[in-house]
Amino acid sequence: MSRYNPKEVEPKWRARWDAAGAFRTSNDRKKPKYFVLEMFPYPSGRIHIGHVRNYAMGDVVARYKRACGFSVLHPMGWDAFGLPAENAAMQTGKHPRDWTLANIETMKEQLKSMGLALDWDREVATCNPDYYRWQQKLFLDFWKAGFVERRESYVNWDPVDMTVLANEQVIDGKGWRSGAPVERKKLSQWFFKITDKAEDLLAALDDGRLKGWPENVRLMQRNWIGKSKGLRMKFPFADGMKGPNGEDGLEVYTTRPDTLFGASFAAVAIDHPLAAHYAAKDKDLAAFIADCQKVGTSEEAIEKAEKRGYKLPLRIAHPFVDGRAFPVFVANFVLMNYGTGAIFGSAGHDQRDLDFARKYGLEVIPVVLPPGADPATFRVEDEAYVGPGTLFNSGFLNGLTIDEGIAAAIARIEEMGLGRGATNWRLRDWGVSRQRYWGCPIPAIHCEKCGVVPVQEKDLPVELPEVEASEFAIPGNPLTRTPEWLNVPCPECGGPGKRETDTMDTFVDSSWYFARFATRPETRPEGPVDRSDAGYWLPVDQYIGGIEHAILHLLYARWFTRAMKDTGHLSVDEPFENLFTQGMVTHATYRDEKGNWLLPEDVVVENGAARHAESGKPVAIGPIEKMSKSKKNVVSPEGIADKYGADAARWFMLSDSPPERDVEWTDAGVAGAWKLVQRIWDAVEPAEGALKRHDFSKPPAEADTPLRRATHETIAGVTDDIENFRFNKAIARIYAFLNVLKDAPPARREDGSPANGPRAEAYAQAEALGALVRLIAPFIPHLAEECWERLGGEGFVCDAPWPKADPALLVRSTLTLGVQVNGKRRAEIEVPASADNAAVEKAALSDPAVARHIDGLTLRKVVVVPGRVVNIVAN
RNA sequence: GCGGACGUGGCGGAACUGGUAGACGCAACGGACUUAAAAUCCGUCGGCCGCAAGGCCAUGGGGGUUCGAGUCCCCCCGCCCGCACCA
Repeated sequence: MSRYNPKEVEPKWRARWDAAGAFRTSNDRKKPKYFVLEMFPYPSGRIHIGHVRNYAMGDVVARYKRACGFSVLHPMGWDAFGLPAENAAMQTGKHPRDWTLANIETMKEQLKSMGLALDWDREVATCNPDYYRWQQKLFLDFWKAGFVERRESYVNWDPVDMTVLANEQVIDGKGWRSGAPVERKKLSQWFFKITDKAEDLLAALDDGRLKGWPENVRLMQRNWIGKSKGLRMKFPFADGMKGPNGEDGLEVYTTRPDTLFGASFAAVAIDHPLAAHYAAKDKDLAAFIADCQKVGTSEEAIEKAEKRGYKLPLRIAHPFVDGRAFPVFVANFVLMNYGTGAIFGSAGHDQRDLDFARKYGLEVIPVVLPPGADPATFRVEDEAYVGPGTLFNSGFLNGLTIDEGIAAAIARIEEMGLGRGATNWRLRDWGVSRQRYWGCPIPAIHCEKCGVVPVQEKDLPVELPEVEASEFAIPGNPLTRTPEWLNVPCPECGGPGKRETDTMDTFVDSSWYFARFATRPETRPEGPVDRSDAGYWLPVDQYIGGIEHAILHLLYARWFTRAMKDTGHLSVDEPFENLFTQGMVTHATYRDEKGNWLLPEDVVVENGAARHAESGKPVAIGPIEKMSKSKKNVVSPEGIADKYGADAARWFMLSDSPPERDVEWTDAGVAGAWKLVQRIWDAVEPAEGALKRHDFSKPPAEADTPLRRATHETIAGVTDDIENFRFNKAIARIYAFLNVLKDAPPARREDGSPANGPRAEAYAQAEALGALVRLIAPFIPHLAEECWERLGGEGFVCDAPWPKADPALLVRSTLTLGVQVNGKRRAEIEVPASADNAAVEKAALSDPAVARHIDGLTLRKVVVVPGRVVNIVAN
């Protein structure tokens, strides 16, 4: 027997596939179509093992669907704009474009070495002007359609470097380079008005349009969109006071108007107009606000910050209780962009309100009584009561449930003319402005006379100007320092204008790339997409990517698709018919004595202790985490492929862990996968030409053998597992089948009687091997091709039809059932599959072990679960 | 803090709508082959008691529903992901 050598075999088959154009998607629209797409990678430098997992999964689906007779589109591209390229420019002095393009080249080679069935002809890179010019066209169309708006919004501001920071560049509230505490700064920025479509984005989650999405992702999106019904109402100012612009009260939004009688304070956001008004006269308040501004813009940072407030010299009156009035605070936990930027606090029934009330010595008035509690003794101590109950201490609301109370309170407020029931969204409009060079330029020009005007379509693309690589070491956006690019005539009046220097969020780039893939490059139209091609291929039938994209990317792409439909580019409103979110690849983290992160390849682990491979110095083993460059817990697939081949790496990434769960990378795992590869080759090698010696449409007469049963059960099982994204189980099934194949005795019937001549035996073996090779082909395609050729299969195995299970061989004649006595398993019985419940019960009761356990007891009940188990209840 | 997942042998995991817990793989151990090693093959492999037959315990912890719970419900603990300028 010969050793299987992936180093020779794998490149050989890749070259043959290439030469035959095996994976170039045809424009043949007679076959049913199937568009399978994995989230395209950011070209960070090298492929890591997480990519291998993602793309191996997509490849299994693509190759499987192809075998099932679909015309499959399986393309690849690059999410090529973004911050890391500018960071690299700072560190290495390389231009972001050069760095990115070099990375793409490297990673493309690496991806190719995995043997993915990709149509590389359709490759796109978002940093290519060919791509982003059409994104600029879409931007202009959206602008015309009223989907785009400019408004003020906050950014993280580094006061030392005088530059805008991404959330990622804010570490513990400080600028990553300067170390200075980050401040918030208001800038005029571009927004996509995604909230205008909030209703439909939400509705589609539940009306069946996204039934191919995992429930948890739909739930997360539902919560993110966050539709709430509540009350927008005005609290009149007490003591005859007026607001800064003469208002007579404070407008708040609440989802719990039922708790109005428990109100003991109100609070406004630090950027609320009222706060600004008083801060103008009150230095301490101004200082308080400035202090609160020294926290990042991320919701997490705001929510985690200690709850703090500043009392305004202003009180508001309770709408229902004459003479009751309470204070108004400026508070850091109130968000300006939710509701009205002002709340009332009902401390008994909201934890944040309660914490705040305790801190500032405010009254806590419980108004919801838990079921069964005594109103005389019920107290709220450290924990707000947010459960169901009936209202008390609440005047006209007393005795009502929460829902009744909400309705009654809204009705009364509306009657009094103080407010109206209102729907509020948590979802905010999408701020797409980034004050950075390496992104798609926003096609707008600022003119002193005409204001902000769109670039004319004939002038697209607005290409990024050449700038020196050294520019990136200087804080701020290089685009603002490039006068020859910056200064252009106004397209409307011809007077002096300046280009918009903001570029687009890279999420814009990834919101429509799937549509760009629909057309072959040589027939791409003068436009973002070809309607006919997109109409044929979209929606994506199967989208696969990380769970970390569950909200932002997937929501933005859903909105973008709708916006493209509205502007006449597409005819669907949901881009992704089926979604699969795969888990991440994790690895232990390592740090040396000085706390520096170490690569796994530089660390030796023995008996649970780690040391540096070269110096031998001790290494601390940290928690198992998502692989990330910053913590260096990354594994390069190249070393793996070098040692074991791409097939083994693919096999390991798909075996063991369920695809939706995180998987920890281990060296032992790949070695095991490599053993499997060799095992399959060993089984196939001696059977040279076996497929040529049989007519598989005509099984021999005595055809019911254990091996044939196993073959057909495996075909049925693996098919079902692939359809349901249970690759780990498909693989376990293949192992089990190999065990049967290895031990396959001269073929016998199920009852053990020798039934077959050598011809039938050979038939069963050949059939088993032929099925095996086609079943493994989606997982380990190189080995499968080599085996297929060896067995004498026709053409490429990647073009061979998927094997079909013979239903007659899937039926069992006897069943093995467990027998329980009082829920504990005591025996096992074998019964004919046709036995009825009475016969099964009789067989169970007559089993000696069962008889022993029920001896002396009175039989109460016998539960027979057909095909499963018998439970005898006796005492 | 808010939202979403997850927790089963030494390890990754399997167990279909509540029905025989531990499939399959890895590691480990014992043996065969070999001058030796690698590779390969055969066997053992949740814990405890027992010569055995068999019994008891066991799915993060505690309670509940049920003839029957890894699976459903309540409480608690732990870990991971996302939180709008990372992609």
